[in-house]
Amino acid sequence: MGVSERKEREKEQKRSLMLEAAEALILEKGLDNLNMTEVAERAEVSKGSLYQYFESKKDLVLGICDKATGLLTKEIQKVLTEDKPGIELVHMIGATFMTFVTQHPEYFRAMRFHDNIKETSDLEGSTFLDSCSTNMQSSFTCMVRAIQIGMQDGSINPSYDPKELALILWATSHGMVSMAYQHQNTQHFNLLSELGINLNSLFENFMKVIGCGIATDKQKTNYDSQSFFETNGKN
Amino acid sequence: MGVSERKEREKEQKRSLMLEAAEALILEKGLDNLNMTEVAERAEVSKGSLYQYFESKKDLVLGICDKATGLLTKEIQKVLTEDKPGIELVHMIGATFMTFVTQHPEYFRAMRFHDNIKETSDLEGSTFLDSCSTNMQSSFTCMVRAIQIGMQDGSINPSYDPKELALILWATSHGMVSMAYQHQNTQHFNLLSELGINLNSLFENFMKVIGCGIATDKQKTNYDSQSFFETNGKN
DNA sequence: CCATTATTGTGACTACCGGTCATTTTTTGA
DNA sequence: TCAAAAAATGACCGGTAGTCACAATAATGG
Repeated sequence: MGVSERKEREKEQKRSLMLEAAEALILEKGLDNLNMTEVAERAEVSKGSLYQYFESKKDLVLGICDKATGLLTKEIQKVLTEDKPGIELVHMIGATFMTFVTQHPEYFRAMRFHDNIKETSDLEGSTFLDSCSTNMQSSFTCMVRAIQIGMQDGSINPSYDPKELALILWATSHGMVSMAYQHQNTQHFNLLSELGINLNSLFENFMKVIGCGIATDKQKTNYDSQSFFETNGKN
Repeated sequence: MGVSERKEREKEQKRSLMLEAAEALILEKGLDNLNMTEVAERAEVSKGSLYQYFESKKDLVLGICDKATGLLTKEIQKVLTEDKPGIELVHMIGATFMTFVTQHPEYFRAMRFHDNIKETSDLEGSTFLDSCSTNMQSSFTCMVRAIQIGMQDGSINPSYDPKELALILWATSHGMVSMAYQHQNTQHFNLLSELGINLNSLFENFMKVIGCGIATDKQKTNYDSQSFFETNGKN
């Protein structure tokens, strides 16, 4: 009899509902103002019930982060299936990351929270922590792969260590994405608009700098990187 | 009569003492576990007294951030006084940022907190908020200046918009610094050590990629960027 | 030097939130 | 139909940010 299977499924559904409630609240009021009682209300369950599905508030946010990194990783992995020169793949991975964050700020918030947790906390076990790490690791591996492809097909300068380069691209992309996030979600983050710069142009120039820095000579002028924002008209 | 001046001075001193107490506690137990009662105890004042010097916990951390950004800005401004090619100055600014964060993790924590605040909060006035923004703005301006110098002296490719390029360098540096911070301050941030990469090499390669991306052709091979870590032997 | 007033310091107290648990309600299997 | 298991509930607890009535101290003026 499939009772336990059904229960498992239902449990997962409810968990998912709670996550959605939390996501909505984060979107509305910010991660800092997230309140477990409110999450419970929004999800139409009691507080106690909420705590049967998540060990703690941390765990809840980590649950969102798990979902987020899972989605992001899937999208990045999809990029790798394309038959393009490596340097193009690197560009696409960056653009994927960028689009993901601008479209799902609440997910990015959860991802930053995850970083925070690992820094401060005593790391009392959360099921989600490991899963998050695995997801991130996968994304990173994709970046390494893209670089290796690029070195093989002659579009990326092979004098770098692929993993080290991947780390640099990861970190710098993170910085760019983080700025884009602030631009969109922070009051009084005037920098971009003050300077009359738009995100699209900024990102493309970022890729140009990086591209120029990692390309082989023969490739150097070749990536005129079309706008990744052309489909979603953000400011 | 210099009574009010003396009082002002004393007040500033006490405020400074409280800030130091808070910094120490952040260093010991992390920003998330910072506790106003403890800060008061550590500073040997009562809670009420603490709240006469800082409107709120946020305000206190913003006070640290103000101090931090002030120090960082001063160091970056000092770089600009050196008589070096622009691209070298850019490198030095990056290195200054890096060193600052590795040596003062608690300050970096406060700076990230500042970013957070601006994102979520209702921005109930804190004296420090404006000052922080001004400091950051100054640092950013230094980066723009370094780039302009580089474009003038022919070490940086003048086809970029200086401000846009500064923004890119700012954001990417932030990403790199953030990774360095995590490497030093996060349990289970295994990435670097797992890959057998050290911070020094990573940063220099970052500067190499960037340098290669923004240099003029004649400059391209020229910056063999000596190690910025050579004075402080971190892992 | 004292009396009055202004300033600064104090810690008990409140409000709020994360997390718990004894109890109730629902589901399960016979 | 019923007893046992599982899930849901919300009153409750502990801890912490922030307040406030009062106490101590310092400045002022005669």
